[in-house]
Parts: sequence; structure tokens; C-alpha cells
Amino acid sequence: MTAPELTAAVTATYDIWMRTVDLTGPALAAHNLTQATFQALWVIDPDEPPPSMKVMAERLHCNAPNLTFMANQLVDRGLVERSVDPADRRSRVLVLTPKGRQVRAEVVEAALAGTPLAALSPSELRQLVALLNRALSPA
Amino acid sequence: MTAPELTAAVTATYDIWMRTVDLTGPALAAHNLTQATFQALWVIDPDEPPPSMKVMAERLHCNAPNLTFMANQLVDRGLVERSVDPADRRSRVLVLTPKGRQVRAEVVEAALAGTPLAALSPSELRQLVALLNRALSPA
DNA sequence: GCACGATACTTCGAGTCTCGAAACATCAGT
DNA sequence: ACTGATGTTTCGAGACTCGAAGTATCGTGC
Repeated sequence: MTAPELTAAVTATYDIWMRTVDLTGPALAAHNLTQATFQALWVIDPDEPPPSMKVMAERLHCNAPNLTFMANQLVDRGLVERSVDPADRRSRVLVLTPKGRQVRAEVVEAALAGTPLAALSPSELRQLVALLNRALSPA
Repeated sequence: MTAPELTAAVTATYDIWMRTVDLTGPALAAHNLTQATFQALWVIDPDEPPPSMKVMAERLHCNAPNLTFMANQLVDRGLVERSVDPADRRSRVLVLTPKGRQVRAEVVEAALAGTPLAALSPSELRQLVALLNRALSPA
């Protein structure tokens, strides 16, 4: 059979994530966002070039039609705008509006405040991030 | 603003979880299970007393009607059986059938084999579990 | 013992999310 | 220009979620 440590690690990861989501719920509702639209907003970093649909789909682990759906939600709420990528006119990038930047900052803040991981010290967090990144990109 | 380590930790946790889910997908499809029913099956430990609906709802972070829905899916697939708790006849517990035990073992195995966390060594996993559990129950 | 509110679960119905298949627009190579 | 490949959207059906109302059982106070 498989190592019990691995089972425990997966279970704990799941639990951390679910609790983070749960505790962020009220803050999302205040901005008329759902879990899905929040995730979509989260992965649009205002300090980086606006991501295309394809990039968004990879980051969110969802397929193209679903992403179109979520992008529409964000556009409807006035948080992002669709824009044609001049380098490839097939591609549409999502640009945060000023309101989008502000709302994103607020809900991200709420998520970080609520997550159980906030209980860890900075050095513990560094350890954790190091371990998780090692798992994500096995050297 | 908030510590960037915390942001990175939450992001990494999310990513680990989503990848685990993604990679388990094919194994689930083979058993005609969805993500939601897989989670439900996961939290029924065959070595512990069968959980009530209420306990299941807490473990899965979902509400009662939703749980009834998922329980029905598992019952329809012949993986669990509803049984009345003799100690409290209001309560229904979910008991794994022999087929349920077998299918659960298979899909759990698939999830553990696919998760990025499988790339970590036993001692790294212990570290990780220690950190996550500290976050979950800040003593 | 029997009302009473509380608890565990289900049913119902409406809404949200997901996703395969097909359509559309644009690109890149020839 | 033609052709196949790529990025996105549309369409439609299905899966999932959840509030409100309903049923069954429990536990307490009288």
C-alpha cells in the first residue's frame, strides 16, 4: 500500500484549501462574486501583462468554454475588459479595470486573512512554500 | 500589505490540489465517478465507524441537501448503503459495500499516485503534514 | 405520557457551473 | 491564395449547489 504520510498530506492540503474557500465566502458575497469568479480574478496579476484566455484556462485548470463563461461574469460586473492581443488577433486578453484592481485587492486580502495558513510564521511559510514548490516542479 | 510568502503558500496549495484533481480524473471516469462523488467516497474511511450525513457534510464542507444528492449517487452506483443509526433513528449512516471498499481503494490509490506530493520523500512529507496540521489546529 | 422546540435528513425547485461538439476568426507555412 | 492548426466563442445538455419547506425522531419540561 501507499505511505500513510502521503494520504495525510493530501487530506491536509484538501482541508486547508476548502477552509480557505469557506472563510472567503462572505467577503465574496459582498462583492457579488462566486467562488469561480473569484478564482478567475485571483489569477489576473495586475503587475503582469494581461493573460490570454488560454493562459487563464491553464492557470484555472478549466477548459475554454468554461473560461468564456467566467470571463463574461467578470466583464458583466465591470471588473475586467476583453482586449484583442495586437500580437495575435485570435487571442483575447483580460485587462483589469480600475474597479477590478480594487475589488481584486480586497477579496485577495480577505482570502489571505481567512486562510488557516495565516496562522503560520513567516519562516514556517517559507518552509511550506519550498516544499510545495519542490512537489510542483520536481528537479 | 500582506506577506508575499502567504500569497505564495495559498497559491501553491491551490495548485497542488487542482493538479491532484486533474490527474485523478481519468481514474474516476473509469469507475463512472465524478469529482464530487470521489470526494464523498474518500471521506468514508472503511476502518472507522460509518459516518452520518452530518459528519459527511462537515468533512466535505457542503450542506445537507447537497450531501443527500451525492449519497444518492454513491448508492445508485452500489458503492454504499444507507443505514439507520440504532443510537439515533433520525440519523442515517453511510456504509461501504464490498464493491465500495474496492473502488474506494482503487481511486484513492490513483489519487495518491498522481498527486504532485508523491514526488516528496517521506521525511519531507512528514514536515509538510506537520506544517499543515499546525495551520489547521493552531495550538 | 405528551406536547414542545430542536435536530437529522430529504424533497423540491431554481440557479450556477461545467464541458463536448460545432462554429468562427486568425495565423503560419507553402 | 489554400490548407491545416490554433484561440475563442456559441450552443445545449448535464452536473452540481443550495435555500426553503416538509418529514421523522429526539429530548426536555410539565
